[in-house]
Amino acid sequence: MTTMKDIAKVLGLNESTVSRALNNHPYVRPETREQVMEAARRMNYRPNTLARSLATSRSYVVGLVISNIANLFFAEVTKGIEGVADAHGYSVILCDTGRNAAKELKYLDLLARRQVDGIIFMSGRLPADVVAAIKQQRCPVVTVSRDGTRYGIPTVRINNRAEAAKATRYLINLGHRRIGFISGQLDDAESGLPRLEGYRAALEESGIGFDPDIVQEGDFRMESGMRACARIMQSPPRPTAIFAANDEMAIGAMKTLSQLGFKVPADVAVIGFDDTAFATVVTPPLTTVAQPLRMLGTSAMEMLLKLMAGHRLADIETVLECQLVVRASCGGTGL
Amino acid sequence: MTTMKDIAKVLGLNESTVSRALNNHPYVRPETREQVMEAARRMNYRPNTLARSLATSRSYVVGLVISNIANLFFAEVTKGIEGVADAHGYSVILCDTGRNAAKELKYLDLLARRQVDGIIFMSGRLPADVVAAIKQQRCPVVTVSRDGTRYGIPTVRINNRAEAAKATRYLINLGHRRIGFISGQLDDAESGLPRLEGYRAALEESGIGFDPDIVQEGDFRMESGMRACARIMQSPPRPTAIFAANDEMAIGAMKTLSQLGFKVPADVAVIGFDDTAFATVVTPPLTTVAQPLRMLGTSAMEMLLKLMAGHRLADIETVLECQLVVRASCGGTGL
DNA sequence: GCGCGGCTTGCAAGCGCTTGCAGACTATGC
DNA sequence: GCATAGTCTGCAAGCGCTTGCAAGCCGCGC
Repeated sequence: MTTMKDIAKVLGLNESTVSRALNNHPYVRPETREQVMEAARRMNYRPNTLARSLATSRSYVVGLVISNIANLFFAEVTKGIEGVADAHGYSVILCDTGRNAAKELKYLDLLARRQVDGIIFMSGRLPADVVAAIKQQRCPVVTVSRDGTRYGIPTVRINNRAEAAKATRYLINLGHRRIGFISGQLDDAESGLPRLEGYRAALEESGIGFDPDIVQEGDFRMESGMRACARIMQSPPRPTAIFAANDEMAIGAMKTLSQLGFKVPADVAVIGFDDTAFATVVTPPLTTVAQPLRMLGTSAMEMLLKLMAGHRLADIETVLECQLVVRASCGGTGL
Repeated sequence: MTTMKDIAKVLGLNESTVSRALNNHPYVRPETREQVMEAARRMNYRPNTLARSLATSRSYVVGLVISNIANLFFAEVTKGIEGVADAHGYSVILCDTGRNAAKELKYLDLLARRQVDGIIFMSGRLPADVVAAIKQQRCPVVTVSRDGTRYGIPTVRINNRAEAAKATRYLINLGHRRIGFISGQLDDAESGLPRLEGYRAALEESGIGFDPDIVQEGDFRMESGMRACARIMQSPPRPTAIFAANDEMAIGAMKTLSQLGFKVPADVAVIGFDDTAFATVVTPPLTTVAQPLRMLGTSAMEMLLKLMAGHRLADIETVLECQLVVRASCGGTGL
């Protein structure tokens, strides 16, 4: 490998001059710079980022701590992050935790050793020890779709409560009065519980009673949606619509409905949440509230860039709007 | 940040002794080691990986160059890679190319600057300039699901031709004689063309003629599967089965079939390829040849580990078996 | 003709860690 | 009691790059 020293030697210059030429420092004679550039090209020089980082204490690496990269939801967000990171000269180290708090801690430590300039954290429920580990990092950390804000950690998220209410209102406007709800885990304070609250709030604002028989707890996976739907459908009067707290459970519900002989949307309307790629694949295509997944990633990375640049954030929290994507699973288009 | 020098100073030792104690070098007096360990703990010492890497010229980082992380196929493989990488102390830098050759080159260069110890390459079609860039890397590179072998690049892959024949034979054994085929891009020498060849070979070994009217080229995306299926179904005699070169196109075909009023599998059987999460989500669940996605990743990383350790590979190519996963989209279970 | 300020370059120290070499010290065997 | 072979530790150089400081150079204005 050719180093700056090699170039310097060849040109009879000092290493520091070569460095300045390469980093277009102002005070370098144009001809000198050209010589250096030319030699670098000719000798196939590649700066050693490690050495540079050691000297400058900037690594231009960020860590991404994530629950599960094989999950479409996280994968989309990751795509957004990687895109803007790269556009700004940052590389991203991928840390897949499997939602395991011990691994989260381990990765946080690892990233610190690797001298990353920033961390995007999108895994698990932020237990106390993880929060502590995050706060004592010497580099900025931003969480996405977590309730980091309550611990003073910059966060980008959506308003789960409001968006769930939006979806529920859509069904109500379509004329539905008896609407089943399949929730996520209710001990999940970020997206599990708030979506239920939004559902409930929308019902109440329309004077529709809340019937616990037709809200069932799931775990965000398809099978749980199937089971929940089965339970919901056996609570007369029969619901005419089902709102599931994510797409996979909505799809599970659709499966169960079809097994029970119900047509979607003719007999019962189904609406999901997230708008991952699953929504378009299923038949009928799923109406769902679309999380701006990609943008969740880009916003988080942009936030992190600001922090790494030493700026204070105008607002510690960025809340992104979702959009209701109307496909076929609820029939009409409503208002 | 506390450094080795700090620890050394506190204990009245030399930095080098501290280093040896921390790296459990044999010749360190047990009490000394214990002192050092204790001080390190107390002072909250975290080794600076950058500095270590610079000194040892081992970064314990690998680069992953990938077409699109938001694609389930790649995301699964990535999960496999990250898992074994982490288990062996390696971190992975994620490089999403969007199948853009210029970006592939850019990332290859970037990774070299970052002094990665190895690269897993899983993007694009390996044009000449990319191959050249790969070969002149100073670190080992392995490709996955690419025809790197022809350029002497270690590769892990499946036997697309044989697996496609397997799927076709399954349909034949089910009694189908007129089987439509939706291919990927035929200029894709890795998975596009070979799957068509396998289809054709299986037909011919059963004495079934190859009818170009019922093989249509798609692009591995759902919409192309829909269009291709429409064309296929209007070539009498009407096919009783359709084999799509991946799951997304198979799902597209199922959509079209249902629009045309055909029942799957009663009227026409559908089989896919890959077994991404889509296959289970769709109704009826898709019978498909399951690529060992996770294992593609783990094998690739294991191969890379061997290479990075300086071992010669027994075989430059690892070929993994697929498994036919029978769900409902082809009806019966066949032989 | 002299001083001053702005360019341009070199010198050297430093980022935090590793490692070959050598010296000191200990235990062992004869 | 001494040589020898191990143990243990320190010294110093080095990984490849950056950067503050100083020195040399130039042209300019007075």
